[in-house]
Amino acid sequence: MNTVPEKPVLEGLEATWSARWAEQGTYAFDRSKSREEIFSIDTPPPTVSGSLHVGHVFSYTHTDLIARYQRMRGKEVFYPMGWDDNGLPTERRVQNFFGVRCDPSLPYEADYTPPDKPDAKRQVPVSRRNFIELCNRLVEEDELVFEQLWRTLGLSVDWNQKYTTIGDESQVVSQRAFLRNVARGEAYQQDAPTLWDVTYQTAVAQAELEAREYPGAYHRVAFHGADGPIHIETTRPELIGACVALIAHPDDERYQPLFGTTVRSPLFGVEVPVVAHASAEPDKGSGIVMCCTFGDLTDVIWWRELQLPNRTIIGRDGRILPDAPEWISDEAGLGLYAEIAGKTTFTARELTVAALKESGDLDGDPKPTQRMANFYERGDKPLEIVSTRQWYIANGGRSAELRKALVARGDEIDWVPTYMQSRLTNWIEGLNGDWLVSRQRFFGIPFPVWYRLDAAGEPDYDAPILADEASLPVDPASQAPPGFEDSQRGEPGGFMADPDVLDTWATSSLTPQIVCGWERDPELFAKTFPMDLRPQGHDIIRTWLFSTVVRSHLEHGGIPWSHAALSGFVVDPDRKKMSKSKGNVVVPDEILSTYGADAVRWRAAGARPGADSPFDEAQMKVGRRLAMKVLNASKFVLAAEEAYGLGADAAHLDPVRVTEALDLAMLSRLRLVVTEATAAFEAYDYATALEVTEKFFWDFCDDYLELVKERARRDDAGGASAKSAFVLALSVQLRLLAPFLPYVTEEVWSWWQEGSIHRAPWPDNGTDLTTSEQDPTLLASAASVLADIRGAKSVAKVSQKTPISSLTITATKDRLDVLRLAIADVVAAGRVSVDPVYVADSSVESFMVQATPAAV
RNA sequence: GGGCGAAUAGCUCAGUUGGUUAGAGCAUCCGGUUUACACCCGGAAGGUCGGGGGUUCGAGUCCCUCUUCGCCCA
Repeated sequence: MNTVPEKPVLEGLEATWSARWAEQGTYAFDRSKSREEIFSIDTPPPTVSGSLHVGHVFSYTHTDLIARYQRMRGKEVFYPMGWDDNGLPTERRVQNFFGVRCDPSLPYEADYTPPDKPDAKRQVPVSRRNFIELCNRLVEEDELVFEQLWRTLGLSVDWNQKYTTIGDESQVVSQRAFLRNVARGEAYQQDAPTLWDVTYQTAVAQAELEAREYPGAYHRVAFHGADGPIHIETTRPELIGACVALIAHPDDERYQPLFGTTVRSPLFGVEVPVVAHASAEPDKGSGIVMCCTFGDLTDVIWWRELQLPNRTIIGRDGRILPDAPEWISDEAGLGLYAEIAGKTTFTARELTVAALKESGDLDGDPKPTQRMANFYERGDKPLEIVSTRQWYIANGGRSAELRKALVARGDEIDWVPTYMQSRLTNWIEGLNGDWLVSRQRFFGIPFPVWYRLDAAGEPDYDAPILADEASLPVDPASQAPPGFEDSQRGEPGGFMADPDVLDTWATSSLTPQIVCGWERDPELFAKTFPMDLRPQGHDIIRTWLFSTVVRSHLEHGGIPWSHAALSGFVVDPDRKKMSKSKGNVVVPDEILSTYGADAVRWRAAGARPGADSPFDEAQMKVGRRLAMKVLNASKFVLAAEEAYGLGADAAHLDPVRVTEALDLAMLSRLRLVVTEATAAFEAYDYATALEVTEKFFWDFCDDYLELVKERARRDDAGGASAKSAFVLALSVQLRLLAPFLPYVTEEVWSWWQEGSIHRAPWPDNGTDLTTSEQDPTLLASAASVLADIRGAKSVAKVSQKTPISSLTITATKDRLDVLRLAIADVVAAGRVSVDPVYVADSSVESFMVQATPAAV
């Protein structure tokens, strides 16, 4: 006990204490506690294939602040950490890192070693299983780096509760939840127009869309009617061969005579009907448009609502299909089709435009335009729409009733900040299709599904063979379905695996079920689910938050967590979101080693929930200064016997010894701080909790300690009062600061207390501060008079040591009466060598002080 | 075009239910080195609270409108 270092430093605290916490299991979850005693957190699993930037550091700190507060409040905190290693980001990283690509047609090589000198441009094809092994290898390395960073930052997660989104448990949960969705009719497969990324060759869900400006040109093209040409305007003339109708607004008088008739398409000579639909815009272009299968999402709506035929000419590789479709019979049309077959849409467009010019069907020159096109958020070519068979999960996109139910679930959740709820409501109400969950990728969780092959070797999609829940996790690509031998794979009369993997969100949406042990550990599940808190970024409300609500609603008929806390972004000084592609990312390692984890956490805590916060390195210094101040002030308060007669003597913690008015007033004010900080934390407002605590702490150091310094040296009742007030106040303040500055507070705690401060109880006025009440403004009054005395010396440009030879204090009588209770401390701290003169004046605000420094 | 949010000191932000002279930190300038701390302390300067209109005895705060910025969605 009482081992206060001579010169305390911040360096090395992270290494020392994070190791100690791991060793002692400081944050280990005790599952013997009851549901009421447990606070469970649904941590976002960061994408390990990316890199962490300060934005992550900030938002994970926000969660940790709440976790530490709840723990000190006596809750047993269930705080797992996951890694999102599943999905396309990992595939891309593996391709670049090892210089390989997945070719599912290749056989597995047992002792495969990737190229020595990876060349991302010339990727070596490897089997699917080899590819997945490489994925697993790389994510393991990445995950260690991430864990180290989180440990340094001081996240109080229980590292025994670790999960990965590609791990077995995640596979079991994802597959089981999917099978149950199928059983209840919530998951189904459908052959339907699907948004398709031609680069990645995969289907893309609505939530993954990103609308971007894309250059194009309007082409004014003539269709041939009985009474002359009908001009339409299109940005995609290469789709003329896929045209199924011309569409105009029902009230458009120009085209009303044509409704019900047919016109002939240019170049291909296909007869297409002219039909009316209310969503055609009369004042856009010529007011009549061609509907193709499929140029954009509007085409899909028209195709569906007007029951038009499907005339697809674009394949999944984004190229024109090789064989001429049966609806083209015109000789010249077949000739042109032969020319564009197999070409990219870009080339096909050029060829088509040339042909239109030649035939005279192009009116004028194409007019350049910027149009909004849908992109896969990770892709760089506009999405095509192709007809494919995909799995879907109901999410309300096709059911107003389900939408209503999901919006109502949003109401059951407490949102921090509250206005974020409208983002969820908005998203749900704007849904226009169910959730597409199949992806044509490799590193993901496979569908636990096979299909029978008929005598001709054709799959029977209508009667999928589903895996038994007991057999999960299952990899249909390497395991045969029940009742089949693996030799029957791909054989007529045999079976084939569903080749797809589940959307990464189809796993992430189940993080509560994964961590809480759904069906695996019913006791744990009962104690942790529904969870207490989902912390996450506001940018993924439509994806992660929404899909988690969907799964929980479908599976459990309830909400997945009672609170959702949304963190803002850290933006660069120009208020732009940090992103790798913009090159404005700030890497956390350097910041952490330069300023220390406590300083970085302090800065993170200053960003209020939901609010974006610009990154400013200068702010870190302030946090570091606070951490340093905690060390020094604590050292002073706990100083060695010989210096101040203080020590870590437990007797000093006895509130009865506090008798002096100023000490009582300081503690009274501290009681207000405890009340405010606690209320703020209860409302998840860590920023306010820090603000009030920090403000008090600086006043405590700069005013209170300065005022009492002299008296504390004395060996009488006044000295004892000060010493006891010191340690009482320090104990409470360290605990108030512990969530923010876990390292420095733990360090100081270890000088004079047993056990970890992070398992110490949150301050409570009823048990920690039982001293009698004193007007809490006394501290501020005494401080303000002292400040005026110092100011007088500062103005006179004399040393603060200079005695004051004349002091007159003017204030209302009431204020003077209060001030007099602590005047001895003021006089001592201000080096006043005379008795102060008091002037009662009811018209004076606050205090008017006239102080004259003695002539030097 | 729709939804949500933001606009207060050079910068980052507080500012409860309208109520004296709008606050803090950083940066700047001036002064101080008293044995916890120079990774320190004190002081000063710095604002027509985005513009306009309205309600009110009184508006940074409430209402209307406009402008600019951010995020999400069309």
